[in-house]
Amino acid sequence: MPEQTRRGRPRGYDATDALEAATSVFWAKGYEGASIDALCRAMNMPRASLYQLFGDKQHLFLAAIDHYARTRLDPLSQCLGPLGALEEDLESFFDQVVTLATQDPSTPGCLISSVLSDAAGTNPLFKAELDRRFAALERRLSDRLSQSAERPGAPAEVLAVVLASVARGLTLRARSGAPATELRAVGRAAARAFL
Amino acid sequence: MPEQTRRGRPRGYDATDALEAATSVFWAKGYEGASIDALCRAMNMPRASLYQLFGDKQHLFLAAIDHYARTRLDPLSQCLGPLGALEEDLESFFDQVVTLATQDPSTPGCLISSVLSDAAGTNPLFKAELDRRFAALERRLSDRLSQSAERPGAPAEVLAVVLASVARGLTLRARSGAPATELRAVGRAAARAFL
DNA sequence: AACTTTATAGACCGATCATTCTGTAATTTG
DNA sequence: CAAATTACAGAATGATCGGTCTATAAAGTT
Repeated sequence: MPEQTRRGRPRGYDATDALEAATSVFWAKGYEGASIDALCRAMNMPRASLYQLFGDKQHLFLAAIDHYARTRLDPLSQCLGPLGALEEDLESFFDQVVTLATQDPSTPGCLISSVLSDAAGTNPLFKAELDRRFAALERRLSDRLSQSAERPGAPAEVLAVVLASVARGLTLRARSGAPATELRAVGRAAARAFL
Repeated sequence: MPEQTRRGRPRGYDATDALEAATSVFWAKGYEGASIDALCRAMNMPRASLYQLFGDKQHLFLAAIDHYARTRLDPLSQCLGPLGALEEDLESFFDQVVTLATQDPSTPGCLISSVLSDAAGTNPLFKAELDRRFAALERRLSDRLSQSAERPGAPAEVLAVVLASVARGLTLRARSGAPATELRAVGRAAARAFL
């Protein structure tokens, strides 16, 4: 449907840009470190509209996590294809993980693995969300492993968690400032050593 | 030297217990989430003494990180021996990683991989500290790999980062609430898969 | 033009933040 | 005892926090 005619004063912000901006602020500053003021400024959105749209900071954060998953993780998941041999797909997957975690110096690492993981310490809602996001990637990896003829020693579900752990470890290392080229070599080595 | 005679009013707190308590608070609540009030209460230390001893919150956090490394990571590093075959040592290393990350439900995961990693987003001092701590583990793993007769495909320095990434990934998964038994199986699979 | 709807800017709220300061208690030294 | 030293409890500080509220502006509807 092509946008019903809207009454009232027109929005001064863009809803999609706003979520993208919020994602960046949380990604760079962490959940507690991102103040509502800073978020409003980056989102080009007045406080009242922010609360109207998202309810509170918690739910804005969850919306940002969802936006991040849709725009960053879904494409990454598609690298797993299957497009080529398992090893090739894993290499391109790790390669994209490194790209995601290093491409913007102001948002190093992974929003989920660093920021949500920290916030999960106190907030049960965030802890459950972290678990869901982690499980989703592992399910995807397990599926890909199962589709492959190659049969490593351990069950696919276990190996999937190994690979997911490597991916998350790479993003942590990126947050500490490790250069992309080094991390790419690590990703390649993991894909090869693993099979 | 056996403690010079001290003038002045005696301390009402214990210096070692205090750092241990601070570590727990940061570990559970994150850097921003840990208020000075909460820290003082847990450390059984008055504000004035805390500032006298550590200067400010930043440096208290760094002191807690150091305490954590000495009490948690050094013993973990010793699992790498060499005590047995490389695969056996790696298995016991991952096993201890999982134990560390799951043993206390109030402090899930790893202080460095979750809390320091989040805080590294804004604070350059913390980012450098994160890099140092990560590099130290990788150096230790690389040394252990070099001491082994087994020669995997990739260079020891690269493979060391793969293994360190797995370890960190395991602690992240623990923070999301994954049960220890599952993670132990993942650690065993990783030790076998990468050799 | 009058009414309804939506979004705006920005003041306001109480709570909490990290940090500093003040005055006092408890100890050793001389 | 007096002086020096160290640590204490807790008030005070100014800033900032997340969240709410009020008054107004800008649009469609009738």
